[in-house]
Amino acid sequence: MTSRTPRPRERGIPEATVARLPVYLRALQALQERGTPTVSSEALAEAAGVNSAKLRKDLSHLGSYGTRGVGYEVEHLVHQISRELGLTQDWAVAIVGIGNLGRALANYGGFGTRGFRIEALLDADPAMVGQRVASLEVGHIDSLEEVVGSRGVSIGVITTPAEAAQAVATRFVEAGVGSILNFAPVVLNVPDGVDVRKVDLSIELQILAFHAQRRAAGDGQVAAAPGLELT
Amino acid sequence: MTSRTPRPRERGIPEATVARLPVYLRALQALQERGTPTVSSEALAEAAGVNSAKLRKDLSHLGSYGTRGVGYEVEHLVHQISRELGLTQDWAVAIVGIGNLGRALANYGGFGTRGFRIEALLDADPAMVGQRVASLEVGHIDSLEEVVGSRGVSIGVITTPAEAAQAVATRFVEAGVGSILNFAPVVLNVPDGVDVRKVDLSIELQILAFHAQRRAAGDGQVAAAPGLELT
DNA sequence: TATTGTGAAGCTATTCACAGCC
DNA sequence: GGCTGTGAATAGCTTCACAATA
Repeated sequence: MTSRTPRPRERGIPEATVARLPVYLRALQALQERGTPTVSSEALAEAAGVNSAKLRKDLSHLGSYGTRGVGYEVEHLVHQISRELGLTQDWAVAIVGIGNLGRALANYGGFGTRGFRIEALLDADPAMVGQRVASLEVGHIDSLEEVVGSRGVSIGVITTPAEAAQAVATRFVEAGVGSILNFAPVVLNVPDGVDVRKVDLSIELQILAFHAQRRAAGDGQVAAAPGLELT
Repeated sequence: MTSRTPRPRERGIPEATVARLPVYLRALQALQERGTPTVSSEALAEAAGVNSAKLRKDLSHLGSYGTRGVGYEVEHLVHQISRELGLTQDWAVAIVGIGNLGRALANYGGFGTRGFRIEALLDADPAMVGQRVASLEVGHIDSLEEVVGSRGVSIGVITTPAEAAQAVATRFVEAGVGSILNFAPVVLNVPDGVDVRKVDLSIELQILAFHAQRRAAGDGQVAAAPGLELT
């Protein structure tokens, strides 16, 4: 994960907490589906893969929604976290770059059980334009500004090749989009106040490789075969 | 991003630094292609989107590879960072779950300019098995253990539906895979010493929504149209 | 002179441990 | 008695600012 906080923070929830709220929410929704009425910090923490003190401190930033001796009311907490995350409104999303990845995202139905609507798919390739993907017609990138304005897009997703990403980001920003999720392997330059998050496959793999190498070096023997030497 | 450090850290590089090294590496490789021989911390930091003090401290963890008054030799630094990240060897990767996303990853050629080889694509769907994707034949998930063993897979990528992910992770671990990159929206349970990183689209969107809501609330007017109210 | 490498300071996040409350 | 909420302690990360040095 990587983030750029849009402003210093106004009387706010710590960034690290914000990043975990979605995880808690997902665990709570699972409990809700099973009809569980209340949950202890211990049990919820376990489901979310964090320790219970951290969970309690995180939740304390939202307010006092637990009951001592009992735990948290699942339904209520789902609502509070959803509200805090801004999921009680619907955010319009545009995806630019309809290659394999763009298509994968467009088809990915369950965006955290609602909160987001994919409103537009755009691509620069004329051959792509007009095709139907996930029951949307792919538009031409030239219509970006128009689409953002007319459909109230506030979150832009970039799945273009690296070379195109900065230009798309700039156009998004000038069109008024304040939140960008970038899958292209480049550092985007945006003005202050615009929030960019990036998802970068090769970075993740490289971090894994670092730890794997550590492990191999620390062990006496080479545990999980590291593969061919390449000089 | 999210990580689980495999062990406390053995005389090591801070986790936050490790997560940035791939970014520096990418910027350096771009400079290398343009034939730039040296770069200052200021310039490299700019390209990587961090401040220069942080960059210098990060690099200082690898050793003293700069020259005062001059900067860093690009070639040399590329080599040092690659080595530190374990990219001077080749890591065998298996992808399980060949849906839209699995296919997208399989076709994504430039894995950070080498270091990783996709060795196997596996799926549970018999209709999928035998198809060719990115010049590899999709195998059946039942062959996971055999494939991991015979091809020396040490990094497993999970792009299955949420329901299947934990079972796949467990099989990876039992087969000796110590590094897992998880795209499925679940918290994976793995033994200590196994390194899991997750990439989760809806979490990223939810974090963006949180900040977008903040921004909208802070402004007098609603800047970038937030979309429809939903109760 | 220009730029690195790094102690020291400041900030953020995590964990502990227990008082407070149901 | 059981579990939350939270101050205090600790650990980790970032930034400052400047001495060291090619």
